[in-house]
Amino acid sequence: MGKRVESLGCRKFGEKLRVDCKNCSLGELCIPRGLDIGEIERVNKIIHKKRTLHRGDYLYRAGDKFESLLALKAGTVKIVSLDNRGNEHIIGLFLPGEILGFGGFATGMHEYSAVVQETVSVCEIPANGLEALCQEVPNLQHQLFQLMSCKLNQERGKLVTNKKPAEERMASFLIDLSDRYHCRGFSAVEFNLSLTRQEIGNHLGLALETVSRLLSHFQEMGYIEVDRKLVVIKNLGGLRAILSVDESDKKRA
Amino acid sequence: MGKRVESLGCRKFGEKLRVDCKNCSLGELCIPRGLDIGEIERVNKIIHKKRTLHRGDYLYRAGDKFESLLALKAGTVKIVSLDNRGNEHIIGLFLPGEILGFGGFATGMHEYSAVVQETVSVCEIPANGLEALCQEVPNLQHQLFQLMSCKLNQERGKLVTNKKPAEERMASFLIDLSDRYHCRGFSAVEFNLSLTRQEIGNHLGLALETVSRLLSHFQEMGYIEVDRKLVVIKNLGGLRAILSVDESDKKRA
DNA sequence: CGTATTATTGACTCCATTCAAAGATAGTGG
DNA sequence: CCACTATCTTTGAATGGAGTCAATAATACG
Repeated sequence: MGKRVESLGCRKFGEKLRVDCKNCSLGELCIPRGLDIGEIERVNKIIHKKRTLHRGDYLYRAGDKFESLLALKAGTVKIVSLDNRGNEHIIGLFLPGEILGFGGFATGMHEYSAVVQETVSVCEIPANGLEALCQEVPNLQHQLFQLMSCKLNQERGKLVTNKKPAEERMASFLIDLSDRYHCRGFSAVEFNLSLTRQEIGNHLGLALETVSRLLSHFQEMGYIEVDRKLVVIKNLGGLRAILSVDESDKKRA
Repeated sequence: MGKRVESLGCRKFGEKLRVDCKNCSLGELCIPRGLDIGEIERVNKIIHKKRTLHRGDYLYRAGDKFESLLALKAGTVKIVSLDNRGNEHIIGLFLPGEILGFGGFATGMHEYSAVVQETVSVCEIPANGLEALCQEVPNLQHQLFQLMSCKLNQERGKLVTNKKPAEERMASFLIDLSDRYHCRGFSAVEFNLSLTRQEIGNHLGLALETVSRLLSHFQEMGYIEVDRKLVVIKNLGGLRAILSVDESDKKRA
C-alpha cells in the first residue's frame, strides 16, 4: 500500500512551481489544445499546482471528493477498482500527456482510485475553476467535451477487445501503448510496460502465466523483444495482423 | 439490415410534434435535470425534432457526422461496433430516458452505430445549439459533464464485470437492467430483455448456448422466471449474492 | 400453414487457468 | 561486496469452464 498523499495543495513557501501551459512540453496534448494564446493564459491562471509523486502514492482514492482534473506531465498511473469481493481490478493505465479524473464529474466523488506506477509529475486543474472558465471560453468547453467523449470511445473500444482471445488482447494492449506513446512524442517501438505480468493479466482478464507465455510467443515470432518490462517492437505489422487475420485464413496457408 | 433513415430532420408539413420538456414524461431523467423552468424552456427551444423509428432502423451509423444527441423517450437501442474482421459487437443497450451520442463529440463523427431494437421515440438535441446554450446556462454545462462522466463510469464498470465468470456476467447484466428500468419508473422485477440470446451473448462475450443455460439455471434456482424475452425477477437478492458470495464460501456450506 | 429464426439441451473439445517448481531480479542489511 | 529475502518471471503439466458442434423444440412471421 502506498502512503496517502494528504493534500496535493500543500507546498512549501518559496517552492518554485513552474506551471506554464504556454511552454509546457505537453503542448497540444493537454487541455489547451485548440486554444489561442490568450485563452491558454487564462487556463494557466487556474492551474495552481504541480507535484511529484512516487510509485504507490494515490492521486485520489475511490470515494474522495472530486476537486480537480490531473494532467500527467510525466510518469504513469493506473486506475483501479475494488470489486464486491475486495479484489483489485486495473481499469486503465495513463501515460504522460493524458488527463485523469473525468469520472469525478458524475457524482462529485471519484469512483475509482488512481495509483502512481512510475514517478509522476502532475498539474492540477480545479474542476470549479475549469467549469467557470468554460463559461467564458467556448473553445475550452468544446475541448473538454471532446476529451471526455474520446475517453468514452476508448473505454468502449476496450470492451470490444476484451472479448477476444488472449493473443489478440495482448497484441491490442501492446499496439495501444505503442500508439499512445507515439502520438505523445515518445518512441512507438520501445517503451516500458510499467505494469508487472500480474498487473497486465489483471487488466486484460488473463492469468499472469498467460501474459508471460504470450510475450515469449511474440518474441519467438520476432514481433517483439522483451527484457523484463522493456519492450522493443520489431514488427508492428505482425502484431497488427493478429487483430485482423482470420483463423480460417491461417488454415488455408 | 434495417433501412437507413435518410434524415431525422424531414417531417411532413403540419405533422404535430409534441416536444415539450416541461411536460415530458422523462422529467428529471433527461437533459433538463437540475434546471429551472426558464432554463428548461431554453433547452426546449433547441430541441427541434421528435421521431418514431422501428426495429432495425439506424439512429446513426459509424462514420456519420455527429450532429445531435438523441434522448430516448421510448423504446430500446443497441450500440454496435464492427471489428477488424467485420464481426458485430454489441457495446451497450440504451433504455427509455437515456441519452445517446456522447461519443460523437470526440471527432465530430460517430464511432459506433445505433440500431433500434424496440420501436423508439427520440428527441433530437442539436450539438451546436446545445454547446452554445451551455455557454449561457452553467447548470446545463454542468449537467452535460455529469452525464458524460456517468457514462464513462458505467463503461468502466462493464470492463470490470466482463472479466468475471459467465454466471456473474449474466447476473450483472440482469441486475443492471433491473436497476436502470427501476430508476426510470418501470418495474425493477419485470422487463423485456430486448436482445436475443445471441445478442446477449455477443454483448457479454459468451456463447448463446451459455446464455440460454444460465437463464435456465437462474430459473431452476428460483431467482427468475423467463419466458422468451420476458424476465420476471423472483429473488433479486439471490442474483446479487452471485456477485459477492465467494466460491470458497460455497464450499464451506 | 410452412419456413425462418430463435431457443434449449447434451456431448465433446479446447483455450486459458490453475497448480507446481525452478530461475531471475531487485532490494536490504551485515 | 555478498548473502539473504521477497518479488517477479518463466515454463511444464493437469484441470476445468465455456465454446463448439449437433440435434431437436418452440416461436414468429409472411
